[in-house]
Amino acid sequence: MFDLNELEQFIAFADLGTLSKVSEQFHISTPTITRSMQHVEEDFGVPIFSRSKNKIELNETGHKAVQCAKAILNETVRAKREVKEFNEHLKTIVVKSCAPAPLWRLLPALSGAFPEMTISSHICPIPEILADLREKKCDVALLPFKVEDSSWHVSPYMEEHLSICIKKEHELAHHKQVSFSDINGFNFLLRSKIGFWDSMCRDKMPSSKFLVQTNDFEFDELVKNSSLPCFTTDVVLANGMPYSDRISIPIIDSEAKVTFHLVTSVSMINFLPAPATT
Amino acid sequence: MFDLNELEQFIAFADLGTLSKVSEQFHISTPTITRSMQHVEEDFGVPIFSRSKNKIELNETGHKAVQCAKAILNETVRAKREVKEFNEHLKTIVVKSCAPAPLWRLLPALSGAFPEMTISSHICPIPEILADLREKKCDVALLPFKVEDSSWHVSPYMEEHLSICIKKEHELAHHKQVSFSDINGFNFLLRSKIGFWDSMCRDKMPSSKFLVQTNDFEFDELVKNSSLPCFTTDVVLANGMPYSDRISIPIIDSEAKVTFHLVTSVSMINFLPAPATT
DNA sequence: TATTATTACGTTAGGCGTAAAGATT
DNA sequence: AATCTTTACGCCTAACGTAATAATA
Repeated sequence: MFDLNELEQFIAFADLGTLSKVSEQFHISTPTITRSMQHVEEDFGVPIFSRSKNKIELNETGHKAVQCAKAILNETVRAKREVKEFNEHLKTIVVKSCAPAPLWRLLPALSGAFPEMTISSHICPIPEILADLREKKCDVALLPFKVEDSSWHVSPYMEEHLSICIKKEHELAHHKQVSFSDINGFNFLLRSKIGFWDSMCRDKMPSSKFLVQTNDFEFDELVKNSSLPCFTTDVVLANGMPYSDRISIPIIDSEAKVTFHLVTSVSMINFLPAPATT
Repeated sequence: MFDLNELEQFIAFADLGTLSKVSEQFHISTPTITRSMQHVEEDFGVPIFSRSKNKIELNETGHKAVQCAKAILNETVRAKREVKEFNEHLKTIVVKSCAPAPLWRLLPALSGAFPEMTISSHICPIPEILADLREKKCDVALLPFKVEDSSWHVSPYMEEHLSICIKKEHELAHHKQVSFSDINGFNFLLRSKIGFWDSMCRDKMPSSKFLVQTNDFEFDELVKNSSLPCFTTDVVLANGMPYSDRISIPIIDSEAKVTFHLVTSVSMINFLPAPATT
């Protein structure tokens, strides 16, 4: 049976060319290396060295043996990593959401319910979330609609209602409510990383252009120092309107009011926070 | 670093369920198995067992670890086999021929020239021989034509001339020579394993049918006890006509007279028998 | 002479088994 | 009581290093 340490020495010998160099690299004596190479040769069961009196080198089979030794060691590190990653995965709850708002409620709740677990969350496109659910690559998903699949537990989690956020002097400021068709054509400032809201806006307002800001600070500065309209939601406004010279006007279309659904494997039902009471 | 013996015990434990059973299967004491499992767990670096006072079992990660341990051991046996086969291959000369006759001369010559080598020979279709030459899967090839490739040493080796072998009473018996068109339409007894001659006959005599005999003894009996024509060659007839009531008539077509060419890697030139002197 | 591989040999670390303890069914 | 895992402990193998040998460049 192979000794993995000896295989490492064997591979080092293939690199270094002499047993002496291997011995100093591994900080062990040359007789030990000599014995190791004898063991490796014995383990392979065929001659892999050509020896003269004070010279030892790989024969043709030996070079093949080096490749194979590397393959064995690679397999061991791969196996070790796979087990380690599996173990880590057991200790993490993977959350995938279509939008940021429900995460603001869910992540603290999960952390509280599973203090020993790592919570990993990611905002990503809806098709990716559905694929990850099927492939069991995520434990909890947040989607803007119901999922019909008996292998999953689906429950409404919270609502979010989209509004426009405009200057008090804006021509639309007198409206009590607007529809996507009213605002289609206006150009908007838009945060990045707002999940599915992004594609929804582009879909419902094909004539508008969106100035996407990656950086939150820069977005804030632009909102404060321009008259460009932007979006907000009731969830955000629960903490008050952050821009004193702006008002929010809700969008009346049904698509602007979504109910996020929590999708989990059945086994997690009992551990999840209670759904929102409306 | 993993100990492969311990990994085997680990896999056995996954099968058997208790350390005691592993200990008796491996004929070692239970404390040793206990220590082995501790080593394996330490080597993987993550918990793979769930232990109670007198019960030890795999946890979820442990089951993954078993798969990985199997993968490691599989890799070791694969590697060992690959090196062994490589070593065997070094000690064998692989000969591929398009027909049996040149092998009758070549194989004894090779055995004499390389007494320490194993000679492996096979009659196979010409395209397969060419492919094996390119992929270096054979060391010596016998083909019925020249090969134009500077990476190979090609030399004419011997000739073979096809004849028909018919009863003295046969309607063709008075011919001094025949052509394929003369004999096209007659049905022939045919040995199997005559290499490319088989496809050549079918090609040149599309109206004929061939009664292929796998067994040499049965072929002989059929030739003796029927009036069906068959084939023979000058190489065979060098030892005399084996069937007293038959005669041989050479086929005049150029395709019936082939020159076998010996194709070898350049490095073997010096070791090969001298080409036939014509 | 310096470098290299290998053998001889004494020492010691570590692996194994026996015995026993502790726990469960 | 029987079975199972683990600890304690002593023995002994086998792996290591030092020293020496032999051969080469």
